[in-house]
Amino acid sequence: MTVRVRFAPSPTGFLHIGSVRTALFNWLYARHTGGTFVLRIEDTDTARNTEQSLRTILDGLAWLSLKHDEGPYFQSQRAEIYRRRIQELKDKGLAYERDGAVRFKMPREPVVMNDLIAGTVTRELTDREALDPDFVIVRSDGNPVFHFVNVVDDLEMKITHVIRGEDHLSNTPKHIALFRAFGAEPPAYAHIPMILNADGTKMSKSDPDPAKARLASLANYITDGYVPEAVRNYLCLLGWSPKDDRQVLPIEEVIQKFDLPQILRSNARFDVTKLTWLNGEYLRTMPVDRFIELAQPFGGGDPKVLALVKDKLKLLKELPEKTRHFVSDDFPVDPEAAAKWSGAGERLHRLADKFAATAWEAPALEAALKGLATELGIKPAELIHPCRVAVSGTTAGPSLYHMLEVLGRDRVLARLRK
RNA sequence: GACCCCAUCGUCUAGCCCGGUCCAGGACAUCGCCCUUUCACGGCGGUAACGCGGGUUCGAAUCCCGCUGGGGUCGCCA
Repeated sequence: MTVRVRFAPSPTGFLHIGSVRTALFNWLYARHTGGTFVLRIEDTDTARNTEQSLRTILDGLAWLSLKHDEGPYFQSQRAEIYRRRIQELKDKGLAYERDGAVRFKMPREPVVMNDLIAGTVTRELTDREALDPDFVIVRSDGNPVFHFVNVVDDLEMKITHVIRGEDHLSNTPKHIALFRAFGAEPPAYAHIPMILNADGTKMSKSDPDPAKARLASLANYITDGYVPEAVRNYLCLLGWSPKDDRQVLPIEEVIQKFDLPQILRSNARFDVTKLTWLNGEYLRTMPVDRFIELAQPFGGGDPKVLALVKDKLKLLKELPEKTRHFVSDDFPVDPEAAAKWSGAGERLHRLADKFAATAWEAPALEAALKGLATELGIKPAELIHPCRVAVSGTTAGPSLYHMLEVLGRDRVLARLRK
């Protein structure tokens, strides 16, 4: 049997980070099994801003390099199929109209599910369901509802494994009942646990706390300057483990090792601090060319400057502040650092004079600075630190001599003499 | 209210299926030290967990039950 999985987001205008992980796990399973990854847009109900919303989904998946093999299919274009399937249920006497809506006759017995992750789950009816187990499959306005179209599409698209969030586990009996009503075997199910906020609450784009709301959306990570490989890597580690002690994993290896039964059953909290650490790891170890490519949306810059600051970043959005003094004389100066070295003006003038007669390369600059320190009978550090502050405004940064080299003679001399 | 899922350091997890090798391993975070022209990086070390109560067993993080706690679902939302 060839595996067919799908990611079926609804175009709400943003991509939830939890949905992204669901997409990732589907994609991983497809790649692992040599199966097909189908993209389906569940746009039955809301017709708001579809163009833009679709783009958000497509761009998000592309950003993470999660390519679909088939689709996207649009539920809004499949009305005829749904109509036919509704008729089929009516003909079989398994659906009936009431109050203008079409309702499905749900079996009264408990449904047993064999979930690939949760195991065997027997679901009894809740007290409310016991009162009336049947549920609406077509609204009185004629539009079919999620439970129905979802099942019809999975059936028509011959989906073999439904990998989705655990919030659907309790709904699964409805889906299984519908498959059976169509005389079909339900697909295998794999319900993956939720991703929660650091405080254990649900991640939501509409969280009253704007910080938490931001974390729920993939767009946030793109604009903050996270590396797609790092986000993807981090998401792999949420609910799945390579079972050795490594955190940084090449995606090829994840594909090879990934499988459904090993997915954890418990919810995970999203730790943005660890993601940020991972991001720094990726930034540091990636080739300079890749870094330059990723830096473009964040202002880009001279490749030599970018190479210099590459290893100092955790987030790409820090780029402008880290490179400001390379492109402009208008950069902020750390007042504390400036105060500490306020008496070094004379020394820096001497240094400027020395540099004026020095070949503009890091090793020569280092030799010149150390030579001056010897002449003055002071430690190199007493030149190094004030020099750094004078040319960059801060005590933190790349190797001084390499920074001077990239900064250029004119800039450096002018700043030392100021 | 009913139903379903879950429960190892603050967080992500290894171990649990196939009880003893676990006074529980790794990573992030945190604290200290080292390295160092700064900041990072890196190295070394520290603090820190089997939710609680019963049971089974010679022996339980590992198996069973209960409790508590967390999450989810019961929509003419998806």
